[in-house]
Amino acid sequence: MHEKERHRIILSAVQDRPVVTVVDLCSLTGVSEATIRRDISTLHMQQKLRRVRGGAEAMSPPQFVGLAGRPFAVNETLRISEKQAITRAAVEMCKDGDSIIINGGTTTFQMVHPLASRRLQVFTNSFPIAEHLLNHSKNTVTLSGGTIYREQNIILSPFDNDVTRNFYAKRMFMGAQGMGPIGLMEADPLLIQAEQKLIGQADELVVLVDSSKFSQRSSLVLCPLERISTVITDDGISDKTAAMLEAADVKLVVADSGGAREEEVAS
Amino acid sequence: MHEKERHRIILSAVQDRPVVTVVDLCSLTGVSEATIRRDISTLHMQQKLRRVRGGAEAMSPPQFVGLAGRPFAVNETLRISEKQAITRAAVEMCKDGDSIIINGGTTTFQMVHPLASRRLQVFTNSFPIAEHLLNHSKNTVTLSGGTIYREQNIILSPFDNDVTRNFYAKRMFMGAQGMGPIGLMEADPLLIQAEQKLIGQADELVVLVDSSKFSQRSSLVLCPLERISTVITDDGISDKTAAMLEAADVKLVVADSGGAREEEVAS
DNA sequence: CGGAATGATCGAATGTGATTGAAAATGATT
DNA sequence: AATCATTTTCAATCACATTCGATCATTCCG
Repeated sequence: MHEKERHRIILSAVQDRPVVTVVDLCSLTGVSEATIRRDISTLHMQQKLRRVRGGAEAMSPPQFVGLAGRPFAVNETLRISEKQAITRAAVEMCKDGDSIIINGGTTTFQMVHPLASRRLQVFTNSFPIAEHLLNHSKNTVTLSGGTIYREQNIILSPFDNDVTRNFYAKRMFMGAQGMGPIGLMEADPLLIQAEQKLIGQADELVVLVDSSKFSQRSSLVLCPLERISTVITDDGISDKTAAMLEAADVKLVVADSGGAREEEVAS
Repeated sequence: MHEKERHRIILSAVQDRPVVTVVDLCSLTGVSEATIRRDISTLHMQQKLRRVRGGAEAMSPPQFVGLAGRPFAVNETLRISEKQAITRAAVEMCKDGDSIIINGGTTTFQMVHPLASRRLQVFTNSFPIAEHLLNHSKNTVTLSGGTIYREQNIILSPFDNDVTRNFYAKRMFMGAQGMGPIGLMEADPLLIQAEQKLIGQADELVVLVDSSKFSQRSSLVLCPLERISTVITDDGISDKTAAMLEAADVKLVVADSGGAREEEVAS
């Protein structure tokens, strides 16, 4: 067995379990403990894993509250005041008792805060949104079934026959990676899949995008502009973009993020 | 048991209750008190938890999360050591990579702690179980779709066509309100409905009941004893009850909550 | 043949469990 | 309320087991 081959096996084993022991890796690869130790040393130096007594663990030992518990940790603080204004406007579109669908994402997640004092029927494919609404509000929460994808923080089922098809709402709210004349764009194929499933289960499609998203482009087109009922964004939107939306018969809502803010539109 | 695994389990356990005792953690991990104390010391130094006399508590002091976040708060502390022994035995039935179904309930919820250091495919209809596994373990979590019922803390869909039907597992684990010659009994119609849906999606049906449940009776019969593959209980079970189970061809596992360790029958 | 990788061995270092006496909490009595 | 006895928990220590790192012999392969 070659060194590279062992390294592959070791790294793969380390991913599957919180911690692998030297003995485990021995029986897995059929080499001696000394060799495994040397391999672990090497991989440790390469920052490919962390060496612990008795074996090795994956590089980013899932910080127990870090990523999973507080999802979107990195994205969450970006353009926070705009997102808050946008999501507040979004929630204000609804009245108590309404049925709405919230697609997972960093922007839509912000809706949980204005929703805290409301009582709606909320359907979502986002575990963090469900978690938050359940713990901090009295809204009725309905969840789509399926496997939880940690990275994207959404619940996705490979099957088409889940409860999603049995839920119909007045509005569906979603974010996006970017938006242009071609339509709504997303970067992650998995998110596309999740969104495709939900679109069509609501009368109106409401898209929440801060104004920076109008200059973002992405590889995957989710749907054309015409499919969108309403776009909620902040006051950073350009006249040209507004005209584009109007041409596609999209209702535009500009949420005032409070005070005057510096324009930060990248070229 | 490895240091890292123990730490994971300890941190997992410390989340559910305001405080975990050293003895609890002993029975949960199967190591000596001295080791637990050393672990708590280490984790305390790492600011992962706070050391208190008799055990440890979570870093973020019990917020007002109380009821909403920890729905089982009242039931959860009842017969805790028995439940821990039982759930530990239950998890030991599984090996990494197995597919299992965990039905919601206060007893089955305790499985999350021994599961913290494992890597399984877990299907559940319990939101708290999913929440905990997602935040404190590397298990793959699949959720049944539907509306979250706060009181029972389960996800239930009125439709029969959800993902549940697409998931098949080697074992299904469930608790119960009571157990007698007639069969397995439950008090809440909603729980019956949830359980009926899951039974049949697994090869073996494993029932987790502490010995007090054998004297409990309830109005709703979920299924006859013959349907059950295995019953895991504590050493408070009477000979008569054991004979009853044997007559119904149910495998009985008695988890020792006290001194002697359970024999490990490796494959 | 020669260099590199591997396996084996052994002393050192570290983790673990049990024991014991000190410290702290509990509760019972005055 | 204060004191004392009992129980529980803690920290220190020692013996034992596991793991590590270094060294050296062996094997593999060009």
